[in-house]
Amino acid sequence: MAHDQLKLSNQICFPVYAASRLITREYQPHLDELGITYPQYIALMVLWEKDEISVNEITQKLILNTNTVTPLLKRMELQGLITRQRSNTDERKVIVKLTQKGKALEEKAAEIPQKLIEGLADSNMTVNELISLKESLYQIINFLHNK
Amino acid sequence: MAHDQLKLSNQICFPVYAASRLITREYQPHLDELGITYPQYIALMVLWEKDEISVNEITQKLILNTNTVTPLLKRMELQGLITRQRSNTDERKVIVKLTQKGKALEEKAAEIPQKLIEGLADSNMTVNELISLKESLYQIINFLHNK
DNA sequence: AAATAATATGTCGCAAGCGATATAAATAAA
DNA sequence: TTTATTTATATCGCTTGCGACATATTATTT
Repeated sequence: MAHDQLKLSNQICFPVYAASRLITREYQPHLDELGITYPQYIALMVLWEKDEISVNEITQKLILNTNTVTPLLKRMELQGLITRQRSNTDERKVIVKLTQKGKALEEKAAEIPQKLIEGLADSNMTVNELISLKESLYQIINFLHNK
Repeated sequence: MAHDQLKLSNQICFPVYAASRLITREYQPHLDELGITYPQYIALMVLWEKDEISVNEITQKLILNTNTVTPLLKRMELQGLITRQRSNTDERKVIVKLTQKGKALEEKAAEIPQKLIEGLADSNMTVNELISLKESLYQIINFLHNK
């Protein structure tokens, strides 16, 4: 190995990438009970926070492109979680709205964050470490997102 | 919004997930010059560190499953970056070996980490923050991976 | 008003990622 | 030495994620 900077352990990207997948795996059994995937879960979180928003607002919040979000929303529509309807005031926009089924999921989903934290309880991570971790990640996200 | 714990900003998973995608996007232009993707890049990093290893060793290092790694390696074989060959001593194993082309890429790739750090220079992240971030992530990774 | 640019959403093709499952070889147990 | 179990790799089907590109609507310019 001629280049130490190419060691996996010296990279910042790899631990972020690996942690992301491992944490998503932790969500999976809980999300399975709701019959949704992780991207569907965070899309629902956006809608639970503010209903009847455009596709574009969702892509902004999730930092995803329309070519990812549109098919995602279509699958959610097929599952009966949301409706998609062209805006009357601006025909370019599509307004996404929660159905009763989509709204009802919020109550069940509300228990998931607590379960996740319990799952991390034995990891020796302090609350302060987790807060600091989140702040560092948002610093990177905000910087790269507005670049 | 009846449940604050369901706010996107209160989650630990979302910033990890978003940061992972944004950082990978930063790599993309540099990796494009080498004609490889990010997962191919980290697979090569493993091989540059130790050549002629089994598929299983690669899945362990990358924390991925064989159903992800096998197709990844097949694409890399098609590109002439590696060879895949059944082990003589244990016919279950497939040994992955860098080709000259795969080895040659290391020199070009060696410049990428520096470029990435330069790209983050204006983010106001200190070196200590980055080190602390990496440590926290590995704490989560090690915990979840060995769970 | 006509032409141009910007905005919003969408399709297509491809590479990941992974659950479920299959197959073959090596190892352990009977 | 059969039989059962473990290990290693692979296939299939599905959802993501994204670059390249297409289409329609709105806003701006000429």
